Amino acid sequence: MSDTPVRVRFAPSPTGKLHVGGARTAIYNWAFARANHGTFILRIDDTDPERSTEENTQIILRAMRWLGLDWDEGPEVGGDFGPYKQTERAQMYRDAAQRLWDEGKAYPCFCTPEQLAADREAAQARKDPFQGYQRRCRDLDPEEARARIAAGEPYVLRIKVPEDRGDVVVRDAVHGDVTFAARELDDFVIQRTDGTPTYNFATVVDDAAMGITHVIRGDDHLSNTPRQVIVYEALGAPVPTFAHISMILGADGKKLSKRHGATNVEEYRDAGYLSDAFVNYLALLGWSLDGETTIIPRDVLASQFSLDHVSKNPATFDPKKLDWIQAEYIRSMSDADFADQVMLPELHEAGLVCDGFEADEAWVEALAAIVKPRTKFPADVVTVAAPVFATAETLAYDEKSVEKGLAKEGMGAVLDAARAALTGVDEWAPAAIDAALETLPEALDMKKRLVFQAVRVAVCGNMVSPPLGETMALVGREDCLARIDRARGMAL
RNA sequence: GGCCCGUUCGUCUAGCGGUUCAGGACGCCGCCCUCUCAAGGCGGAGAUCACCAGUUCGAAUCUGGUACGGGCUACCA
Repeated sequence: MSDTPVRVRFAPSPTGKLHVGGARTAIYNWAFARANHGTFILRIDDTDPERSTEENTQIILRAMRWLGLDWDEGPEVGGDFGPYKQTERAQMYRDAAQRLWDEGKAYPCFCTPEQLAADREAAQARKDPFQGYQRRCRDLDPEEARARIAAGEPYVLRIKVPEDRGDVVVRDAVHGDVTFAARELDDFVIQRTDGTPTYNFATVVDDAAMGITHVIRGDDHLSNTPRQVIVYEALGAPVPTFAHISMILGADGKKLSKRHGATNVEEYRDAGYLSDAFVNYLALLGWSLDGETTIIPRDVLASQFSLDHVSKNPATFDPKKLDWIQAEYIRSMSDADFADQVMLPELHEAGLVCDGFEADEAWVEALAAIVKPRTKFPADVVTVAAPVFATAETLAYDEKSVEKGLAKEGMGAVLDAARAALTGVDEWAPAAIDAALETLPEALDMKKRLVFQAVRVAVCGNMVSPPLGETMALVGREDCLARIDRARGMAL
């Protein structure tokens, strides 16, 4: 298409934490920039002093970093088009508005809110389809305007939509060309009475000044785009390509909100989601690589993302699929990576291990091998691995499990036989342990399942555990035998 | 009120006029593996492509309308 380097931006308002929907918009912008070897800019749109806070700004930056969405220009990294916070660009908006005024592309309006409301009601009453601003002050004599301003009368600045401006066609990469009739355009406010810019003016001034080539944002802005196009034209700036993406809904089809569960990004971080998995899921919500692939690692996203595979319709957030992708990312890690990145941190945090025990790499990896397939979230690690880290004295026995698997007629004999068989194992390793246990069912003339269950409860304290051979190998012979001895008292 | 957008299995989507009585993934169900739990393997159910007209030899794909959902229409962003 165009040869000009791609420049995109994500411009959140720090009126709250980073929301799932905002995160997806950020991901699309980031991926589009990366895939096109362009520049990804982060700008803080904090023009609303009432609701914007520095704390929220920090939270948003932190969430962006967690998501791995590095920005090339913006807060903390700088850039040639700064500042990157709207509150610090106030003068630029005033200058831009003044320029338009000087050039006759904007004009002061003295209409009071009451006047405006009355005009609107009148328009409604006569069933005028156009209920916007009636352009009362558009042709005010400049001298008179100057006099009223000098007299201290409050005024706003409105854009002057050119008389001969025809229909506005918004070029949108997702929706195609969207046409807005010229008669729908009204001379909207660009600068308020207090001198601050309105959103539709400030973003355009910024996007134009920052050389943004593609505006990728929520489709709640689509209807405002023709207004913004008028501003670009008044400013004499090239109009960027737009890409309006749909919003994210909850399971009930309503806009995603707290009612549907977690809505802000850091809640997912805290719940243990891998940021790669989270980004993968969000990227897929409204975009597809080829319709077939669901696991799309970050580097693939960063090289293959394209706007023409973004879907137009709203997407429902599905926690189940997110969880599946999360599990898929954990599964695809090597045992060593899983140990380093997920298991060990978790074990340390739970206080199950002392420093330095990682020294036995083979042991750690063997543990990772049995824990990993049973882990969907980091917190699962502790549950699965706890029995391994217990001792014969500290092992907790699950009451139900003991009742069902151990406290039954004949189980005492099973433990005795198991103890004898395990004592005779030459090399304490999974295969040998399994081999020793395999002989028991026939010797005792019992179902294999019952025999293994009794040993399982004795050694792990629970009817659910990783396979016995692997587990017992990690626990060690001495401790296993001690556990069996302790459990012997509960068996009949 | 006006304008704009959207509508393919429960969910995310593929599909850009014929090769599709619609493909993949999640979820669901069943079977296999199996010492329990996971993981894994195999298979199945599930969509008259919102509806109605039209264009065409032929439409999920093009056009018009209707319905439903959403957005904008602020000196909010």
